[in-house]
Formats: sequence, structure tokens, C-alpha cells
Amino acid sequence: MGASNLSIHTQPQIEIAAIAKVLAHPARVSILEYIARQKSCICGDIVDEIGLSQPTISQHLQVIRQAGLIQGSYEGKSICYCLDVERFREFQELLNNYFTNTAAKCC
Amino acid sequence: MGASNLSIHTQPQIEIAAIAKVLAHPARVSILEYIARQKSCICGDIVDEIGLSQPTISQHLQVIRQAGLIQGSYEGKSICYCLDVERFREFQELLNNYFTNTAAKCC
DNA sequence: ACATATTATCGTAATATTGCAATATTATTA
DNA sequence: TAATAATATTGCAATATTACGATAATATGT
Repeated sequence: MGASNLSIHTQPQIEIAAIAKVLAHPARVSILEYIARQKSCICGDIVDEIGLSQPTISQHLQVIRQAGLIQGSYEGKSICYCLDVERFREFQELLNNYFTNTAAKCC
Repeated sequence: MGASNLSIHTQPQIEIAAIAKVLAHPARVSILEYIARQKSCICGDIVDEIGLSQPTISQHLQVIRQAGLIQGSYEGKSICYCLDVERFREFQELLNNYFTNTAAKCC
């Protein structure tokens, strides 16, 4: 098949995996860092910065956006993307809790 | 192409993505939880627990093992997998630092 | 050493991800 | 409203991931 059978996993496990997946590509790690560093920035800049084509960056941005980590709004003729710090911290906390709770149960 | 061009990303970015990738599937999230919970356990048990075939579990275990998160040794006729807590904590810290440092630079 | 139980590997199929060129869409501004 | 600049979407190709049946490899215990 190849399709993962999600029904056999718990909701928290699926959520952790979904969060991890957003960070599971260097380009997205890089994009998030860049957006945070610039406070806010436009997509064209990201293309110059990361070294991937505009459609590819746009695709990665969509993954990040759908995860709720960034929000975009028009600023002049460009779209200004900004990190949703609250959601970002939520990701951090959920992952951190997973690690802590899992390790706590171990030997 | 489809192949990701790693040369355009920094080593830390690649490392974060690699770490996240291990957790980017519910089965691996689940397996890690289970191994930690059982202190140590055998693969057959995992197959019963997760609900995937033995080869599939073995494949996921390989990903986790290659990341250094678990170590296996024969115990009777089974292999006893154990969480490498130190490495696990290292993963936690690296991800945590990524989040903290990134958010710190933001608005 | 041999039989056994357990785990790893191989082969294969289906799906997902990644990447870019070409094109469409969108909001702004004249 | 039309032209413009910027981003999103589409279409397609290549690679990666996931899954499982069949088989090979491994260590144990007799």
C-alpha cells in the first residue's frame, strides 16, 4: 500500500507526528528561522535567501501556514509573512511534553 | 527533480530536520512511547501493540535505531530494545533550543 | 552442530514529498 | 478599470516513504 493507517494510532501521537513533519525538511526549518529573524518579510526575499524556486518556497510556506505557524497579509504588493509566536510556542511545548513524558516513563 | 538540495542549508538546519523526521510518523512516535513505557521490550510485542506488520515495525525500528534513539541486544531469543535516554534528551534539547532561539529573534 | 524462535532484509506496489517551469490569481496603483 | 508586481496554483517528473509477503539471517537452547 504505502498509505499509513492512522486509525491505529492515538490522536496525540498523530498530532506529534504532524508537528514534527513541518520541521522535517531543512527548507522549512530555514524559512521559519528567516521569518523570525526578519520580524516580518516578503516571499521574494525568502526565495533569494533559501535558494529554491518561487513555487517551491510557496509550497513550503503553504505547509507552514496550514500548520498555523505563520500568517500572511498583503503589504503593498508583497505578502508579509509573520511568525505566529503563540502557535510556535505551542509546538515547542507539545514536543517538549512528549519528550519529557516519554523519558519519564523509561528506566 | 524531487531530491532536496541539502547543500543550500546549514548543518544545524539539516540536523533539526533529521531529528524531526524521526518523529514525523505516528508509528515511530508510538514505538518510542511503548519502548520507554516497557523499560525494555521485544519486537514481537511492538507488532502486537502498534498493529503493523513485523517487517514494517522492523523498518521503523531501523529509522529510530539509526538516529541513535534506541539500542538493541539479544535477550533469550528476542531482541531487547531500550531507549537511549541520553540521546533522547539530546534530541529534546536540540529541538527546544531551535524553538527558543528562533522565537527569541522574532517580534 | 541442529532445530527453533525471532528479527532483518528483499522485492514490490502504492502513496507522499520535493522541485521547477508555465500559468493563473491576487491586490495594488496609476 | 487596466497594467503591474508578487504570490499561488497547476502539471509533471524524480525521488522518498510506507507497507507487507516472502525469505534470509541471527542468536539461543537442546
